[in-house]
Amino acid sequence: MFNIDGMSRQPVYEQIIQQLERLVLSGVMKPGEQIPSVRGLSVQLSINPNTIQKAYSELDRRGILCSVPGKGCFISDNAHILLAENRRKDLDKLEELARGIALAGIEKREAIDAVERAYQNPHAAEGNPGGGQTQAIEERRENG
Amino acid sequence: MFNIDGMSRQPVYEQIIQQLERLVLSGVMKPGEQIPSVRGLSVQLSINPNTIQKAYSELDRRGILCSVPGKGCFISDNAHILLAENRRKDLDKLEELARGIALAGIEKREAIDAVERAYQNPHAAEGNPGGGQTQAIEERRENG
DNA sequence: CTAAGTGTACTAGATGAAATAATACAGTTA
DNA sequence: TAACTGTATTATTTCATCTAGTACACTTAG
Repeated sequence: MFNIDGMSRQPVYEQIIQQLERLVLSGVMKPGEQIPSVRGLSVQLSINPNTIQKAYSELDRRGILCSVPGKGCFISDNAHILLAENRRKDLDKLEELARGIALAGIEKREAIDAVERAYQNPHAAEGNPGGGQTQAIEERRENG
Repeated sequence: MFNIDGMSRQPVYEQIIQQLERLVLSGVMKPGEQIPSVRGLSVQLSINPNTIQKAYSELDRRGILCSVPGKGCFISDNAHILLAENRRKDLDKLEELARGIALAGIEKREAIDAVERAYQNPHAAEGNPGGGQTQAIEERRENG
């Protein structure tokens, strides 16, 4: 379910947040569904419980999760809506990234094609070349 | 020339690298041209010389710069080519980013439009030193 | 030659984020 | 009661970044 890269520059707790968000957006996890317990996931991933909780509490703060002491953590009802709204900011990042690509002299067609592929295969993830012309994805070290 | 954000999560030396790359790609800095000295830039930006040198030595290692002891640092002849080749990897980042946008239910048209805007106005960044069509700088990129 | 500039190298220290470790407390449930 | 759950706290470690200070070798203008 989770794929943590301890060598990544991106903090572990952020990787958990990001992957959990992706699971919600992709519909794998649905509202009301219970997510792995803090301790359970810490054992499964061989990660300190505090790190898991840091991710969970942050998601709870954002309203994505609903933490219930004694019971567990559950996907919030409006999790998908909240995440979708935030993703709109990624359009700016997309434009900025595309500017660098444009400056490098890469054909616009190639950038457009990348977007087309993304919309054709939205569910393809890092370790999961889901169906596509996606080329070898090597390193994701650089998050900038 | 440079615009450093000390509060950004992105290390200062990386910001320098990134902005210098951008200056080369946009044609503001040309091959053979001398860049600010380590000490000079450190004073101008109120940054420790070691930090500047860390950025320069990394760019030298990549072949973007050519450091000449006693003289200065100069833009390498094939700097633009090297950078352009590397930018090709950004196509993968673009696709990954677009996948998240797709999952959020944002119309493909909006993503395509963002790319179109980028190609229409490649020179539009934090610094924008008189390179191309100078336009309103409202883009305030969210660290990275 | 001198002086001021250049890149480079080195050690040392400060700082902050991230992760670990070890407890502890309170609520839920079989 | 026992085993789970989330939550909180403190201390410690680790690491990257940045700063500070010094030093050396080179180039160039005077």
